[in-house]
Amino acid sequence: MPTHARDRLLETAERLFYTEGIRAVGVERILAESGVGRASFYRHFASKEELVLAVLRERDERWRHWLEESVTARGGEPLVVFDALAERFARGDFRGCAFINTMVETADPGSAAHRVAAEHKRRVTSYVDGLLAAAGRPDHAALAEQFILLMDGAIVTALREGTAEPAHRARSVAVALLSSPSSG
Amino acid sequence: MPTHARDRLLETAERLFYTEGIRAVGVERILAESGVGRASFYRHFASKEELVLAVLRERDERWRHWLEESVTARGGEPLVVFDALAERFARGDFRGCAFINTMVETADPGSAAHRVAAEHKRRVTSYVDGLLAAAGRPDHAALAEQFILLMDGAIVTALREGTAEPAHRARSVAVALLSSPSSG
DNA sequence: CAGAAACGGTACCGATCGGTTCAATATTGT
DNA sequence: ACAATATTGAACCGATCGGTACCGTTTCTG
Repeated sequence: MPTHARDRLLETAERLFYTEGIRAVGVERILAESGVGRASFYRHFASKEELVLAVLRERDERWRHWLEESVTARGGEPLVVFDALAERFARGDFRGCAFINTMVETADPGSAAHRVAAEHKRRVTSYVDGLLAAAGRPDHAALAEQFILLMDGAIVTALREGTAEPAHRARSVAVALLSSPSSG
Repeated sequence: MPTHARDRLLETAERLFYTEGIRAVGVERILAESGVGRASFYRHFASKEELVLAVLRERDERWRHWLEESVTARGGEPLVVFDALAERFARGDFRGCAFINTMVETADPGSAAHRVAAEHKRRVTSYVDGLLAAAGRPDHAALAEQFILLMDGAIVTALREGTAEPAHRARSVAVALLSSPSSG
């Protein structure tokens, strides 16, 4: 457990927001589970909204770092992103994509949370684009957007079915996509 | 505007739940916008949760009916489901899939709302499976699940990007999938 | 060791949550 | 026309929401 109150707040909030949803978790709950006093909370974050943004920004960094590590460890071929997803889906605490969930919970497309979530996807797309370019695909830009669509489809499907199988399903589609004449 | 209080409640709740989220819309709001009295509400629905379930069940029926009509009007080939989606995405009030959104908002996978949402996807999958079978695909079952994954991916992508383009993106992936040797 | 900074706990704020109850009114079927 | 039914509106309930102010204590730092 981190020593500083701010770190404990971020850690507790990230866990609760992800597993139960942002709206579903009140400040009271975060204080109780983190052991941080009410005054300390508002000394570190101007509002719950600010905490939400801090959590999302940190998760964006960590998630992309995890993906890059996982892909590299698997050899760096574009298709292994789906193997990385499968590993993620198999975790007991898997609850979908925190950024998709945020966009769903935050109806307003102009809100800061929505923008952070959109920015996250842009960065992941950029990374996958790099993988496809490194693999020698001349159509890497278009393929990257299709890969992200497949990844997001796999994520929401895994959330619904509760298994890791959608990752393999998406991977098989990606294989067909990569071997398709119109994309080679 | 429907005459009966129950119909007005369902209509108002469906609109508000879809555009702003289930948790974000209180009973107060639904009463104000529907013009229904508080007592009448609880005479027709035992709780807000019951209203949510009724709304989801009705939307399930209506959405699948719309899809079937739209696909039939386009000739009935499996690929036209993505053209139907594109039409949906272009509507100004598009806010993703109400059932995906419900699963995201309702963390508990055992909740009634979660089960209704899962059942909806099962029915849509079954319909798409029928389209693929009618098109003479021997691998229609596996293809249907991949189609649904593509559709869900397109939906969340359209929610993020705010355009109808993801429908075309998913369709191009489906084209590659259908022409792939491993699936023919 | 002393002063400053950070801290946890509590009482409190107005607003809203989902839900109950009761009275007055409108609509309906016979 | 009359009685039964369905309706709206408002008062009220305990609980919780996000947020503020204050107090006494711990912890770090010079």
